[in-house]
Amino acid sequence: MEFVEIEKVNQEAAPTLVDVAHRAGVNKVTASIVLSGGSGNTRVSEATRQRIVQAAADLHYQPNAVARSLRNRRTHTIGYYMSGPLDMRDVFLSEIASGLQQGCEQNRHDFLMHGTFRGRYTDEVYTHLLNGKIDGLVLHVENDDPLMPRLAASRLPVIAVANPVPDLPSVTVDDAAGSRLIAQHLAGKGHRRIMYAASSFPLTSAIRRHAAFMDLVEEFGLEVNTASTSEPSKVAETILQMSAQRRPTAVVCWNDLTAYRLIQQLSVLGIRVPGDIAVTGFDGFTSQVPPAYILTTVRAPWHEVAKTAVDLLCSANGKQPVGETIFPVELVVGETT
Amino acid sequence: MEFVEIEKVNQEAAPTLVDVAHRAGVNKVTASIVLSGGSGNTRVSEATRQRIVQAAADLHYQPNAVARSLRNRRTHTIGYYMSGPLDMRDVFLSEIASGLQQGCEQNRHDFLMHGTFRGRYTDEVYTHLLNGKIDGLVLHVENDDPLMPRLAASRLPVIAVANPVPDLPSVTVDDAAGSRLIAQHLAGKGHRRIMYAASSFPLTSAIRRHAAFMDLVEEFGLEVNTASTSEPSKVAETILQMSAQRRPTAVVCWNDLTAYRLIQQLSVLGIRVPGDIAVTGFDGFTSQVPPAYILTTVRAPWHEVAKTAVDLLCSANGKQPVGETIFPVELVVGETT
DNA sequence: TGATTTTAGTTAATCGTTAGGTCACATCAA
DNA sequence: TTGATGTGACCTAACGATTAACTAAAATCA
Repeated sequence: MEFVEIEKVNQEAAPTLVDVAHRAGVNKVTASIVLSGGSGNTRVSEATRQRIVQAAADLHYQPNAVARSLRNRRTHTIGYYMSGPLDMRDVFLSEIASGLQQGCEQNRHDFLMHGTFRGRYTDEVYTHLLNGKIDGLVLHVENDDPLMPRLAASRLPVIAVANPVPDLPSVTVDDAAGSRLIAQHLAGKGHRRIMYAASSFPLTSAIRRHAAFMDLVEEFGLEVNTASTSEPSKVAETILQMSAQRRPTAVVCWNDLTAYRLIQQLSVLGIRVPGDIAVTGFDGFTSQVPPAYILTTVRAPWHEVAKTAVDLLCSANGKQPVGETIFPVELVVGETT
Repeated sequence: MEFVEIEKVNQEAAPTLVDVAHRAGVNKVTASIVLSGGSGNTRVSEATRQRIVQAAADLHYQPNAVARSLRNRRTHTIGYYMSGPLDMRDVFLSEIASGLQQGCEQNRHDFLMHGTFRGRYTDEVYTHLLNGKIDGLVLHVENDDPLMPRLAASRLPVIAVANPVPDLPSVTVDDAAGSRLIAQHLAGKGHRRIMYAASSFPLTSAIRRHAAFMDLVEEFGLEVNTASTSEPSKVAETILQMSAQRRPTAVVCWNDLTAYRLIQQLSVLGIRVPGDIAVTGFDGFTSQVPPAYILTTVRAPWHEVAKTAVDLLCSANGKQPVGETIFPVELVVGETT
């Protein structure tokens, strides 16, 4: 790989306010007032104003955002921190990121994705997040993230998405309602013996889904067996080893990805979906690549959720939104039940 | 939605270097040297050093990245600008974004996604990109972006991904080689009458694919008909209206998304793929949601492409990489040919 | 005519960090 | 004793933009 010195036309340093002011024959403050509509008590005559604007245009002056941020203590940037590996190719992250990005755009903020800080220490991550580069932070974390207590105590406005965090405002979806929709749907289809494939990640939202589902056992006359693992291949094998009488007629997966993978494992083992067993998910992802089948699932508006998180951070404007904002979900009846 | 004043523990302003220095009884410069390993010619005794470190820990001091950036003229942030609607849910953008993000993480930079500036004027966008918030910019643009000449002449190190831009360094894939792979594959399968669904976007990469394909007509004895539109439904209809003798036996689409949509349209019209007609794509996306079929396509390593763009920007370090870095591609034989 | 208001700017300070110069004191060789 | 060298630390001046406070002239009014 070759490199060369940048040979660009305008090699001199970028023009600053001082340069503009000098060219217009005024003080830099006057130029500042004119060019950024400053709120000082400085008045400027029309003639001077025009001279300054002209000078700025001549020099191709660009206000320096960093200097502004230092002075104004606002960066017009929203940060996104996620615990765990951050890979935009993941459907879930794509949904969240798209919402965050659009939220930022509408609020005229930039969107800064912090790295995942793989292998770095809590202190280092904390320092990085609080270094003043962002005006607010969207958190996308699991329950036990060691950073949370410190972030909650920091000056930085923060908001959690997808998974709620104690003592922090958050934007989530109605997990309990989703579980009810699934239970209702399955019961309506005559299912009674059900296996629940719960999440192995420490996620309040996943716990809620499971808890809510278990709460409905009586109401819908279900017999629910929670899988001891969420690993699709293990779940599939467990099912295979069950006797016909004990075998569940439906598996409720805590999310779509688990459901998709489970269905694949089941098909490997010769168990047909929905012929032999029904499977449901939770998330409601759509795909640009044509899907092999439509999963029966609960559609959660993740894009909206993320966008709202940004809206709240931006409109809070130095204050902090409170409590949990919960989005409704809807049932998607697909081909897997 | 409710809002409250932030009631956080540490409500006072963030501690600065001055606070730390004051607590340690030294000058702020001394503190700076100790805490950020500054390269000034200031020497510090071990005792003083420890006092400063202790003071910083006591106050939970965080260096201010904005102030640092202003002083050092480096933000450790890479920007991403894309012309056109930016939606992370798009498979292609996900691939690019994931590569950029990982590249940034490895180079210990932050990743800043500028909005798409929908409806804003060139001047405003230009100003926004050159405001000093980023050390380098990854461009993902179509051929006619009015911003390009100005960016090329600016001081900001830039690099194009996916689609090359004249006079700018870029990271792309071997479009011509991809077309050859497709031509070879189809010819090997006995196809002679082929329709090419070219891109309607002004993209050099798409033009190259098409041109390269046309160059191979003689070598492989093909008879190629380029569709007058890239709109899948129109292409499908055109095919339907052709007589059996003139109808192509294969459609080569300039990218995967076109291929997927075309296949869907064809199936609506009762034309089977690959039974009645073969279809190929270009990109090689994979999907977390189980796909209905595997497309015969050319796999382009978009993730690597994007990551490399960031690597080049970061390692250039004030210099500018030159020329076009071209990644090899490979044929994926799927179920559509 | 003198006092007051309006207009049109300027000066100095600030944000937090850092490069470069300065300065006092100690040590050591000639 | 003197000059050279080293040590420990301080101080000033940026980086670029913004704001509050101040000044000086012109315009208005009593």
